[in-house]
Formats: sequence, C-alpha cells, structure tokens
Amino acid sequence: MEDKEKSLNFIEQIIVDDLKTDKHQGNVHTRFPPEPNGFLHIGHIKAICINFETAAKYGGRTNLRFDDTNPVTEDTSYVEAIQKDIKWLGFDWEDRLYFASDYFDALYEFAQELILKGLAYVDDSTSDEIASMKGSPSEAGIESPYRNRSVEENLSLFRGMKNGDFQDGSKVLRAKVDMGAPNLLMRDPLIYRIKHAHHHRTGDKWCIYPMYDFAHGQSDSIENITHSLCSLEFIHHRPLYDWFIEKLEIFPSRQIEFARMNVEYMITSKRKLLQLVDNGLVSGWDDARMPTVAGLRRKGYPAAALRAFCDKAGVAKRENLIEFDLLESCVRDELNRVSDRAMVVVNPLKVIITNYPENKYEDLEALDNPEDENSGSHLIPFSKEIYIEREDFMEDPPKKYFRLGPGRAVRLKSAYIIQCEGFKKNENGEVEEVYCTYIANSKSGEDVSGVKAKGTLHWVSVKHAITCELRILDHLFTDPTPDSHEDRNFLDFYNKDSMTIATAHMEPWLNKAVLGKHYQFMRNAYFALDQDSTDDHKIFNRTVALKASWGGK
RNA sequence: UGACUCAUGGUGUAAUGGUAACACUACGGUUUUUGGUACCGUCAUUCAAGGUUCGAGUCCUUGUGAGUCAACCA
Repeated sequence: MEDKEKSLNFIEQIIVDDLKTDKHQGNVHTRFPPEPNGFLHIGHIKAICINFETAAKYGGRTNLRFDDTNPVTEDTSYVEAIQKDIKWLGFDWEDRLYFASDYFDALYEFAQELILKGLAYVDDSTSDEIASMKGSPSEAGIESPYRNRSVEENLSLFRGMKNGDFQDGSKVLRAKVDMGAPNLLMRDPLIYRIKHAHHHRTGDKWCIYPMYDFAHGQSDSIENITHSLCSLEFIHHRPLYDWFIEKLEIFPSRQIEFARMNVEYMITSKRKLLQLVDNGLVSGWDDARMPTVAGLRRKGYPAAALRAFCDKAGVAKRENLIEFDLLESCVRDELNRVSDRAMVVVNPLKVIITNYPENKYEDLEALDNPEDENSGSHLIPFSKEIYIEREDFMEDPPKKYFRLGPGRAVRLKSAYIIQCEGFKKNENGEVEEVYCTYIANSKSGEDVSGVKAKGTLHWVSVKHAITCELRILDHLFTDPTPDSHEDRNFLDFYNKDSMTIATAHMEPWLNKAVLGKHYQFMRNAYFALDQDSTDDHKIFNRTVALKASWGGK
C-alpha cells in the first residue's frame, strides 16, 4: 500500500460514491468495446487503460466486447489484431470475451418488447425523408406518417424485416420518443436497419442489424456493466441510453463520459490514418511512425511507458492536447530502467592509438545495464584503431567542451583514458585521423593512473565493428495539430523527414540483438531492433533520443 | 437560433467552502567512467463582473470564450 494518497479523478469519485451507497453490492464492472473495423491507436490505449485500471483499482473486472453491429465494415482479422494489442499492453479480460453479435437474439426480443409497449414503430420513409423530418437544432422535427401504426402492424412488419421480406433501406425500426426533443438523438432514433450482408460471426442468419444506440447500452446491461466509460462525444447519447434501460426495465448500467486524449503531432482519425497508408506516406499500419499500437510497439515504446503516459495525462472532461514531451519523458523513464547499453558510432572519425600494439586486442567488460543490479555484462573488443563520433573531436575546442581536442584527455567508456597528440587532415581540410596515446594503467575498473578526464566517449574497434542501419524517426507531421486547420489539409503538414536512414558501426555484441528488447546506444538514443532486420543486416529504430543538455559549439 | 459539456501556470491534472499542489517543459545548480540517470532550486492569486459567506478556484446569477450534436457509422 502506498502511504501517499493520490487524489481521485471524477470517475473514481463516482465509483467511490457508488461503493459507499452500495449501489451494486460492491461490484465494479467495466468494458472496453472496440469496433472490429480498424487498428487500435493511442486514443484507444487511453480508453483501455481507464477501463481496465479503474476496475482493477476497485477490485472489479473488465470485459472485452467487440461492438460488431455493422457487418459491412467489420472483419475477423481486426478481432485478432485488437486482442493481440490489448494483451501486449498488459491487460487481461480473462474469459470475458464478448461480442455484441452474441446478443442479436436478445436485442431482437428487446425491440419486440418496445413495439409491444407502443414505443417503437416501423417507418417506410426513405433516408432523406427521415433526415428532413428530423428538423434542426433550432427547430422541432416532424412526426413520420408511419408513426402511429398499430402494434400488430408494427410487429408483423418488423418480423417481415427480419425474415428478409424487404429490401435494404426500405424500412427501419424507430424508437418512439419525442420529435420535439431539443436533443436530436431523442427524435425517434433509428434502432434497426435492413442490411442483407454477411456478418463475420453470425453469417447470414440476420438481415437486420441493431444500431449503436440500441446495441451498446443493452449489451452493457446484459453484461451487468456498472460503469460504462466512454468519450465525451457520446454525451448526447446518454439520455437515450437511459431511456432504453428504463423502458426495457433492465440492469441499470451507467454511462460516464470522459474527454478523449489528444497528443501533439498525432492524429487518430481512422480515415486519415488510412490515407497515409494508401498514399504510401508510411509503409503500413505498423509503420514505426504511426500512432497505432503496432506502430508505437515497433518504434520501441514499452507498454509500461504507454500505461504510465496515460496515467500521467490524467482523466477529466475538458478538451486537452497532451505534450509530446510528456510521452517521451515516460518512455525515457522506463527505457532507462530496462535498456541494455551498447556502443554505436554513427559518424565515424578514426582514432589511432599510437602506443598500442599493432595486432593486439583485448576484450573489455561492460555492464549490460548499470541501472539494474541483476543485469549481466558483455565483452567489447578494444584495439589500436577505433572510431569515435566526429562531433567528439574539435580541432580548436571552446573551454566548456569536455571531449577530445589537441592535448586533451578523455575516458573511453569501459576502456582507457586517451590523450590526443595530433591529427591529420585530408585535402578538403577535414580531419581524417586523430592520433592518441593511451594510459595503460587507466583501464576501466582498475584505474591507478590518477589522471582525471572530464569527458567520456563511446567508441567501437574499427576491426571488430559491424555495420548496421539506423532509422531515425521523427514526428509524422510538422504541426502539433495537423488536422485542426480549416484551410489546410493535414497532409500538407506531412513531415518528409519523419524517417531518415543512417548507417552506423556497432559493437559486435549487438549482432545478438533481440526483437522486443530495448537498447540504449550510449550518449545517443534508445533503439529497438526492427522486424525488417536479417541475420547479417541489423536495422534499429530510434525510439527516443537521450536528453541533451549541451548544445555544442 | 436550440440543447448539452467545459473553463486553474507553457502543457496536463489536483485542491471535495479554510494557506492553489503534483507531473512534464524551460532555466539555474550538485553528483556522475553516458553532457544520460539521480538530486536541489526558480517559474500562476484560478476567463470576466456581480452575489452568498467570517472565508469562494470551489456555491448562485449574468456574461465571455471553447467544444459537441441533425450517418440506415460506432
């Protein structure tokens, strides 16, 4: 138990109050209800965390329920992908995997019940007619000419709809609420439509399908969901949600809306994400730049970091735009704990250690992860010629530059202290080689030299280094809210430098890099092995750069 | 024009009528065989105007601003 009391968000307040009044005999049951028609993204992650974590906090459970009431857009392949993503995020719905389509029979009965109560009717109006009779926010709607059909006629017509007697679009079932209601959704909403379409689970059993409003709340009720958490956009649906529960006299689930999370430089519109894929601006839904779970995972963001991020972003009802910095902060925090450290040189500059024997090499030991006491170590070969970063040497360095320069000494990480004795330039005036001497008794861990070096550099042995590919990932867009500009298309803000490729020299140990593990290339950034790698060509995605507190020059 | 939400530092979230707090960012500093990490410090009288109260970010009224709603989508 934590001794510090963390304040509750407004949803937790509601739950605590319900617990106090014993509203549901101490039960807390939530659900995550994705529609299987697309891939999960950062916005879903927030919803998943809120649903699973809130329930868990109060000893409750969370169901996974696919909201599959529209057969024309949904598919089983998404069902698999979504489950994989939720598991990866670290959540478990145990044996509570449900589908709204499991309830089609029950929903059909509910509809008949409503008809019997004179609270639903079959409408023969066209889609356009229904829309025009709906009215507008400022003017009341008009009642449909079919609104007062008899219960018997409605019942028989609805059965006819179910039996396939009518064509798509020719009839709908509507709830009889109030065409004058200020809330448009209460103006006799459609609850069943005819769709002669094959459903991914129920096949051809049905040719009528319930609309969201007639499926979601009832599904919640059937599953005894106590707190149905959804985003603010559904707030206008709540009166309808409650209306059906009241009229049907079923379990009183309660819908609670929270503001969805917006993150700088990310978009979550399914349609727009698809455009990126279709236009070839990304390689697919799992491109490491995509805000999808698959993309974030591929980029190297750990599930724990994503969970921490959602937690720190908080829960409330106001519009928000979370800074990308917070996400990166959470990612670094987690990665610092779990990443193995390695040395990789991106822009090589050759250093020749003049007093080191020509053919000698030694294996130097380096801790895999100094932040983790239980981590092991690995060996790094050291020899006469090494690469350091070009930016780690300056011909005429300023005073605050802690790296290599003529006459200066630096520590080579896990190795020796070296002293710069000179350098050579090529015909273009660029530094080509740097000459150093090493201090033999300054070996890492057994340094008795007494020499103090302010800076520490990473390096690789020229002879032993292996070439690899680095994919440097940046924001997909140049604007923090690319789809918020009325006069500009979000694609105008596509960042053409969102992925740049670099070739680098890595220490041999990295050839054993594993998919799903995280690596810190010291003094540079965190990287994760990409799935495109092969045995002799390793590819790493830059997850996030290390913080840099020195600007240079 | 209607209804429904919301309004606290640069960002996000707290403060449940009683001294505006925490995190991220930014900027300083300490430590360091990663200019990383860790640690310390600095940065807001709460949209406006009235009202209730001994006391208001919190309650009431009126404004102002922002968002959402008129798919046989979810």
